[in-house]
Amino acid sequence: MKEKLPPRRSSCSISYALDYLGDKWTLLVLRDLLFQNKRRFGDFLASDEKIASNILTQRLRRLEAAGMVTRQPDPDNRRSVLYAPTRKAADLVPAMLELARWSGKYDPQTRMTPKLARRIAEDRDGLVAEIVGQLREKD
Amino acid sequence: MKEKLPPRRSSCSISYALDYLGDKWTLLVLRDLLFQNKRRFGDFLASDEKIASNILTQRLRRLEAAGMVTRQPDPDNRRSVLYAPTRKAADLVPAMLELARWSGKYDPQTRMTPKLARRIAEDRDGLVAEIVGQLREKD
DNA sequence: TACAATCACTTGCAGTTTGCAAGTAAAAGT
DNA sequence: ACTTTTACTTGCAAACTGCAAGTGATTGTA
Repeated sequence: MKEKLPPRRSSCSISYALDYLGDKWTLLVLRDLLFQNKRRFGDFLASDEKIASNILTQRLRRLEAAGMVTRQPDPDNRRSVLYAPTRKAADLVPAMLELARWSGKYDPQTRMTPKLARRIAEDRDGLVAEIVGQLREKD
Repeated sequence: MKEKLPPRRSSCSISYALDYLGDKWTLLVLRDLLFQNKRRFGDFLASDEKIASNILTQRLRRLEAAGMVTRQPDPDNRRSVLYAPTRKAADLVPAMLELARWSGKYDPQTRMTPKLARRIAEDRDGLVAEIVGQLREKD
């Protein structure tokens, strides 16, 4: 089952991003890949938001088709598949940190520490380098 | 018709942002408000992506309920309504610029100039101040 | 060797959301 | 008076989503 890429709605950059990321689940899968280092189907299923398995399958296929995720068999377990973020996915880290900072400011129940919020504001590039450096993303 | 706020899916910051912004249209309405200075229903309808009027109504109501948009009658035209972004909406500018930068890098048909991409990377805070400064947002 | 558990999905189906076309009501223009 | 503009609402079909259950290929266990 091949996932086709979404139709292009306009030539706007924000619109391009939304064509790929504009739903309730895609960015959560990327969060798990980029910030939680999750790699297996079951890992994503276990996240707090409780994504349905059929939706997860579809999102992983779409991300693969979009060049943001790679898929390879687990060398240690033949029934397991390993998903990994590509550079294209890792390049979303700055945008995701800014989204998290925004939530930290407006979510009354946020768990974001003032310390992390300050780090995002004052040393975003250093933080991005730190996070991306631990990824060893595939291309 | 009151729009209710979306249910909270988890305590994650990225998830909080997606609860409000995780669809194909909301961020485009905010783009029009924040970067194109559109203020009237018909302005949003006229954007390139061709949002349907019922969806636009719903999104504006939801943004209002979320405290990101204010609604007031146009003092010069009693049948017209003026929508304006609040501070909460304006604070999304950094995240949106990062999304646009990502698209500029990966969209083969991007219209983003290397000059703007460089400005976002090297003087984001100055650019944000410039954009937000022109807004005179309501709260 | 049998059997249970794990893993990555797939399937069926009901409920929700979306998109298109058309319609409405009030105010403004001619 | 009548046409247009503005901001919507309505009806309905199609698409998307979520839940529960099932599948088939390993892998782990007695």
